[in-house]
Amino acid sequence: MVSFDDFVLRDDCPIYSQIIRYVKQGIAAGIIRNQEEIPSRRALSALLGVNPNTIQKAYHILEEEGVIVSRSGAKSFVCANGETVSRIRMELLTGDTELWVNAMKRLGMTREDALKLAEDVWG
Amino acid sequence: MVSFDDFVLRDDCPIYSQIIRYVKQGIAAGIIRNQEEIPSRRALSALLGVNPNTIQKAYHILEEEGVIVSRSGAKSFVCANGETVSRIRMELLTGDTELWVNAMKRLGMTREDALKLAEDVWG
Amino acid sequence: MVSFDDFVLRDDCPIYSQIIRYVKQGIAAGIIRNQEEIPSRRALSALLGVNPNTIQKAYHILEEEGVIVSRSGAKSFVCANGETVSRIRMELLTGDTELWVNAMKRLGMTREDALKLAEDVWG
Amino acid sequence: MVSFDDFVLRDDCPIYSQIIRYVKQGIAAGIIRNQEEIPSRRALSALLGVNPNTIQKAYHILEEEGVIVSRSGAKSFVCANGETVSRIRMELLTGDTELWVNAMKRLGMTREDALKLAEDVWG
DNA sequence: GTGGTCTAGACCACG
DNA sequence: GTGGTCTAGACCACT
Repeated sequence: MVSFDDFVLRDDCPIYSQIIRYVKQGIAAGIIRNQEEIPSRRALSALLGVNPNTIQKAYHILEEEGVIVSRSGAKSFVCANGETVSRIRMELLTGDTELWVNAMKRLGMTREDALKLAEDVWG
Repeated sequence: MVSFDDFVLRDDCPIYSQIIRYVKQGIAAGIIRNQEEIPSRRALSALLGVNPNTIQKAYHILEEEGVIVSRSGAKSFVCANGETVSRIRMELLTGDTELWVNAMKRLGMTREDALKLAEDVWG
Repeated sequence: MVSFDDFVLRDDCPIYSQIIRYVKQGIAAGIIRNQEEIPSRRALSALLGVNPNTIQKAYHILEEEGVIVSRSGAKSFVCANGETVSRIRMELLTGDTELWVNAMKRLGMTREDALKLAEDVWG
Repeated sequence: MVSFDDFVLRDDCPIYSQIIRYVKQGIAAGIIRNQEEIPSRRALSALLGVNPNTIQKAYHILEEEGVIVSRSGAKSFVCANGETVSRIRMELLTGDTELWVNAMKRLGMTREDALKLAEDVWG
């Protein structure tokens, strides 16, 4: 069963989008494996404190992207082949890093200072 | 006059929220200085291709947060003393970096691989 | 035993609601007589290709409305005296006809054209 | 401006579906003409006492069916060519009449009695 | 129990 | 003002 233990809800982006991202990260990292069951709408809704419909929307988009499969009345499962996993991983790695690099540049940081800061934060 | 040259609309966060963030980054970096004029609603609207109302909303929130002030006419000025600038800068630096570090960890990256990736992306 | 031969799922109303309506029509027409047994949930479920829970819901509402009674075991019986049958029949006749007449009027049909069309459709 | 004067909300079918139907009837009857403006989401919402989102859903489906056009920030207009109007009219005429005829048959009415009843109800 | 849909209210971006 | 989207709660149908 896919776990949402270290999921944290942030403010400014849509909730369903954050859930999609979290699931994709897990799949890309191999934490979430193929054919693994994901929490039901109600279960995750209760866990995260958001409306079941928001979960439903996230799952629906993940299904359209070919990452999970859902059947009415049955549980939902992760269904992502190796190619999809690689693509997602690459998208997330470069996308996130570009975002951070651009933010650091905009803040006037040198590459060295930024990398040093990242090292410190990593712990 | 403050420049918005390298501003791009990226993620699915609200546009006004991205503008607020961009202005704060500029202030935190010292690119936008105290008492400096920021573009009028209409000018920035044309530059970013965004509706003037959306710019207006961003400026209004910045004003409520005490980061800018609107004087006579449509002109607005940055109003942030050294302490405020430092606080904003620290919030943005640690916030953004934590976001990136957490994403990399979640993706199963080692610290070394992540830093190497960042170096590559930095260019 | 009551027959559900010519029942078809048509519109976008809830299925249980269509079943209720169908049963009432049968009673109103005298096809389904008082004290007559109606199909078990499971039998009707198989016949209509509808989930037993949905049949159950329809029967439950019919029972609350005093149109059927469930006795020992899973058997249910029609329980409608002459007065009730007359009332239901009148409601359905006028209700359905008003719906159709209003639709025809809204579509700009004359009374003669509408009746002619109905004759043709009747076959 | 398209009027919703004689619109009545019924119970068992989805509200958005009833609105779609009403608009289509008006177009099919020529009451609602091409290029005519339809009430805004908020206006119709207030008039019918339903949520703006429900109106939105109805309008969205009508747009997908090529019956109206909407543009963000601007008003919405009917946009149905002659062929579309003819198709809609035919669908509604036969569909509604078949529904009524089947209901009458199920209620054990003869063709003559049913037509007589319809004449009476027509007034 | 499961997923899917309908209705609702508030917010976002645009003209 | 306009239409579009996000979140929410209740209900429907199915395993």
